[in-house]
Amino acid sequence: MSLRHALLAALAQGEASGYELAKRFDVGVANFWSATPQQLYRDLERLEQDGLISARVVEQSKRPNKRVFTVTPAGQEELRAFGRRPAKPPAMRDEFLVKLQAVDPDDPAAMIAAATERLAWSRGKLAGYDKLRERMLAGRDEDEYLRAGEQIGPYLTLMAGRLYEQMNIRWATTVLETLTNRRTNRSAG
Amino acid sequence: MSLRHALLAALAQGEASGYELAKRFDVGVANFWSATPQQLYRDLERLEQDGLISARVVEQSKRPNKRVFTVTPAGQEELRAFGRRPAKPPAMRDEFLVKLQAVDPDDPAAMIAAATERLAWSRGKLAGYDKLRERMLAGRDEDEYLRAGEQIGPYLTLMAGRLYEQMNIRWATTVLETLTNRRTNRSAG
DNA sequence: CGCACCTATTCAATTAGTTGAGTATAGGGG
DNA sequence: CCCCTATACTCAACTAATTGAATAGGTGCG
Repeated sequence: MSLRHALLAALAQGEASGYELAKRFDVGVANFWSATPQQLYRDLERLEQDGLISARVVEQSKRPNKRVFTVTPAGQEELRAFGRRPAKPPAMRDEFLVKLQAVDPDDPAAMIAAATERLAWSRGKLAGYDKLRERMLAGRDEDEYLRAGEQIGPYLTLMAGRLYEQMNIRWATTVLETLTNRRTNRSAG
Repeated sequence: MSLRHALLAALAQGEASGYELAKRFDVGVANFWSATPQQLYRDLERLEQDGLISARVVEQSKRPNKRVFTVTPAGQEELRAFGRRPAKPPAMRDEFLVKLQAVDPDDPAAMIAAATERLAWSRGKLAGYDKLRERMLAGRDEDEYLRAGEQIGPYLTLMAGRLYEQMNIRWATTVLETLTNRRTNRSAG
């Protein structure tokens, strides 16, 4: 159970409300830890009960009030302790790969559609990451940032996300070509 | 819930027992769908109850008897239907990235250890995939297999796994270099 | 000859995650 | 003025996943 820790890590980058975290989890963090809003609210409450984060109500006139969360010293200690424990191997859940595994080579139409969709999805993700990256780099180049940039953790995880989507784009293109070539060969042969 | 479908897809590659599937899910399929043995046994029972797979007891003299599962025609139809439905976006759970996100640049020792561990893990995974690939290619080259190989679905998913681990190896190396360089600079400055 | 490990599975208990709806306020467009 | 969208949550019901252990015969090793 380390959604708790993913939340602590996200809040370590600056205080946020549940709603804001829900959005962060849909863009940046979503790349390596996915969660629904309901999960976030539930775990935020638990983290507060455990004294790892503290909440503060921010009154807003133009929209509903919100509860903004901050990591407490106890939470920071928990994050450090978490960092020292051995990490579980990464786990993936990718429906598209399950589908592709069982593709019928004689009827690849649905799979070609799915691969096209995946390609578009990855391009969208990458575009989002690229924007974030521009903001972080603020004119510097990557080598320079890696040497002395201030948010090295977030930059390296963003880098992982970018590499992952770049890989996906190249791979999905190969999948698409392979499936269409085979279809052509079949109908021609 | 598509462990059901991951199981159907795995069984579509040939009949297997729960125990054998548990091992497959620890090597090949684990790359895009992870599950514990308990999950497999539970879902195999459900799939059997739903008539999507059928079981056959294989008596063994030198070891405990086992139940070997095969996809039924109804199961094959379900797999095809699944292939036509839109896929959910991929979800990842990577503790290492959570840790790295919150790394303290002044105390990167634990993270350097974790990155080293990850690097070793990815190299191990890749070596396993490479062996599987050699067996599938059986002397042919990749282009040839993509054009006419018999198990195109499994090859393309294996390819995804290999690309993923190759990416991880390169990225983890950068992470390692970045963290150690920064440490050196700090202690030297 | 005894102990650890491998095959093959099952049981029980708990925690995590998903789905779908419901509540309330505010701003903008037609 | 009404509807749609966005903010900011909450509740309830359910399904999936994890953890830890139990069972039971067979093999290999010193």
